[in-house]
Amino acid sequence: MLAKSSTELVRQRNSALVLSALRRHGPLAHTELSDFTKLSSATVSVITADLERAQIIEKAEQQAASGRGRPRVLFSQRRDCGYLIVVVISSDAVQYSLVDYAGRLIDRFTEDRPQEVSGVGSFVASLRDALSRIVARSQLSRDKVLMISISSKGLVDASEPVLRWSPIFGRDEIDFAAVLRDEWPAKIILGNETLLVASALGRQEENRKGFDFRALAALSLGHSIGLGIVRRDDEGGHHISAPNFGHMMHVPGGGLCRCGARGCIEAYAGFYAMLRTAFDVPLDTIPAKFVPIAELDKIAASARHGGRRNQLAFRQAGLALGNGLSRVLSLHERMPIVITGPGVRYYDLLIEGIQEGLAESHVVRMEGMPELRVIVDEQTLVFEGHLNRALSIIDNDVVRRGASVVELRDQAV
Amino acid sequence: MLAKSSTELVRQRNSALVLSALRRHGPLAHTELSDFTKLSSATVSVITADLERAQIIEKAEQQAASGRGRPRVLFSQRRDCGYLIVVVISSDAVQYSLVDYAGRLIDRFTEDRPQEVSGVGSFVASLRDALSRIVARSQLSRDKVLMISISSKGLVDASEPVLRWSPIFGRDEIDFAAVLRDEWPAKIILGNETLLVASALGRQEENRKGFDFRALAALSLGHSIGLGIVRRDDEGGHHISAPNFGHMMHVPGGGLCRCGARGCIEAYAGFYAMLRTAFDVPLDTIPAKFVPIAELDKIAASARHGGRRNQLAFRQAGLALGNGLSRVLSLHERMPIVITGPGVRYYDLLIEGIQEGLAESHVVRMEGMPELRVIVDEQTLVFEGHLNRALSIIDNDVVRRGASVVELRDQAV
DNA sequence: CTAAATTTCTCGACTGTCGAGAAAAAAATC
DNA sequence: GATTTTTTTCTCGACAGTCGAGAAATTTAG
Repeated sequence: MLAKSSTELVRQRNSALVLSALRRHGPLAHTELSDFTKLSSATVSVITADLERAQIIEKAEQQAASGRGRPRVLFSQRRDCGYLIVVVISSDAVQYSLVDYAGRLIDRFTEDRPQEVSGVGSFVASLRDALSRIVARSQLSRDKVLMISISSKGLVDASEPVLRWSPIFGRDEIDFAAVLRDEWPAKIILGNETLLVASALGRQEENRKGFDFRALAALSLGHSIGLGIVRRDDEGGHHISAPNFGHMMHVPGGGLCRCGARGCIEAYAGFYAMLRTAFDVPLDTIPAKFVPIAELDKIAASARHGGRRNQLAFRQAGLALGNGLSRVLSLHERMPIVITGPGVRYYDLLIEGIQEGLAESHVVRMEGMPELRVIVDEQTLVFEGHLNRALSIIDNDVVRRGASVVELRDQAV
Repeated sequence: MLAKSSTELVRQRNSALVLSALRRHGPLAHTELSDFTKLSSATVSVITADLERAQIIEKAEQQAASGRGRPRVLFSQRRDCGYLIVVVISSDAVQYSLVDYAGRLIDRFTEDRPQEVSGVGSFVASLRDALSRIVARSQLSRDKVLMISISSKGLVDASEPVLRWSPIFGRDEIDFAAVLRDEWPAKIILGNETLLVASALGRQEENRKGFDFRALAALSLGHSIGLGIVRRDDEGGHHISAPNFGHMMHVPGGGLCRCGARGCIEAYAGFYAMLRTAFDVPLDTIPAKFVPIAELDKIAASARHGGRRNQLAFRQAGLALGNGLSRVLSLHERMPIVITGPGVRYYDLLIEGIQEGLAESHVVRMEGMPELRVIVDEQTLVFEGHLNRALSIIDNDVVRRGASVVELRDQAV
């Protein structure tokens, strides 16, 4: 059953609309807000006045008048309205970033994760410590931090910030909400890394191509394989999801995967899997935990000079990816695929297998080969995705807390 | 970018809420409407008055007063507000039903589809003819038909009523909107058959289990294999989709499928495929167009009495289904699977393979075996799904045409 | 016939959006 | 320098929508 609607909800939605226009286009004047949101000038006045009173946005400094007529006054987020901490967990390090409400980076540091003592307990301890440190360095009080946005590779719960499975901690689950609840009033969200990449790409795509954007998949190649899908619904919202692509079954009873199952896509297309094929190690060998990328570079170099066994490694990886992608396309609509992650450096060796793996399927025969694109810089996209997702959730929360606005208004009278 | 909100939209949404409560629970009194929708009594008064004025709902006959106090007056849809034609295309026949706005069946007939002359042209001609006939028999004018809801097996376009591929017409596409536009002012919608089954099951599930329903997959077994997925979003709406499951790749380069590709799930689990395995016919043999179910019954009987080759046919079909389902679960969340269609009569022979095919995968190892349920009566679900989908779209359209309401109000003054 | 119970309807208060026009403020013009 | 033009922002009144409270309607119980 759908929820009822009311005039307050209208205000909430339209306020959120104003904030999202500000996010998308930077500081905007009254008139521009009215243009972007299609709201009437009068409505924009009321909403901006409310938001200003609630200390969420502020009028920017008078800018140099650029034309004639009354000069514009720009609205922008109040940077001190609240803060966001972004935590990017990767296999060898954890990056912590402190960001203000306007999306500007204030502080950042990276902590190496020792390979040996990789228990969940010690990781959580260092997480707690680092989070304390990052607010201390900027002399912020904890309750000014509105959200902690965490990302990792692996399988993330759909509704709660729980890491179900990860290449780093395996089946040792981490419930970040439970871990941080007592120390941090902030909202905790967790996202699969490639999900965030997809989110960032979706935003870019919409800005670029306007309204013909429908859906897009991001495929991240590396030690593990990630997939993120972003789709635009009828009302213009973006739905993002992170399928468990790397561990989708490729060949029943096939090569042993890091996850303990057999025949996963990752067991053919992950870095360790390509190494395994190249060295002709039996497929049921327990996979190496970490593969120095230099190793793979050597294999790639050999393959590029005609080494058959090494070519085969990349070809099999490509086939696994192509077959898997064809299955994804069977279950969704046709969409462009953006390939990223450290593995794109072997794109020239993988592409043939990928295309062959795609070509055999019914969907591709019907609708043609999907558009394949390559983007090298994954890290920037991950961070962008964090900001997209976190700040837009914060905006919605902030707007929902209408009570505080009313409070302030009452005090003013 | 999201659309702006306004007070009219609030009214639209809440009117739709009232109509949907009426759909879900049958005729309701003022108080009950207020309870179900959580709208205040005053609001319900205004909305029902508007809808009554617009001749969309009506006050029912005074019912026998059941308690003391002022007796309730029940609101219900005006049956003559508009009509819906439901067209169910199956491999050997097409069923036409005429339904009024309250969802009551008025007329129904079935036309056999001759197997030999199965061109799109002759099919469209007989469709046109049958549609004309069904309104003529009830002496309805065509513009009272608000919607024609069509279903077929096969691949349906996501946004337009275009049949992209079907087991009946192959790659000969049918654009139902284009075909019927000149003769029918009605809105034309087309849905995959199993999508509608999923929709009906989703509705049932929500009514039964209340709010803990998250998602559900319907799997239809028969000559071809269909899958429908229904998911509840955060706001309580249902999203339904019909993946191209039957033609998802099972084994690269595997058995030849009716669609012309190789290795589709259907090429292992469709009726013709099971027959092929049972008779040990080479996998690249062009599949039989139609398989009399008595043939398969014989094979099943033999399998149940220990016939190894015949057992293998069902086992391989089960494996294909199980592997495919495991891939679906990898790409979505865990959800119960409801199996239906004529193939459920062989469920006892298939289940072992299905479970084995599921068991090997990462998701199932992680989250456990999904709940499997069997429902025999598929036809009823298909029709229910048609009504669900079509009538709720009609409700939304009717409510959106607020202009007419205003018009009528002006005339009344 | 009156009181109690129950449902429906109505009224005033409040919130929200919108269009039009007033007010503000800078550049252009005389 | 005063006036006009242009552009932007603000304000006011009209209108649409929801809500709570209580009045009105209508039946049963006693």
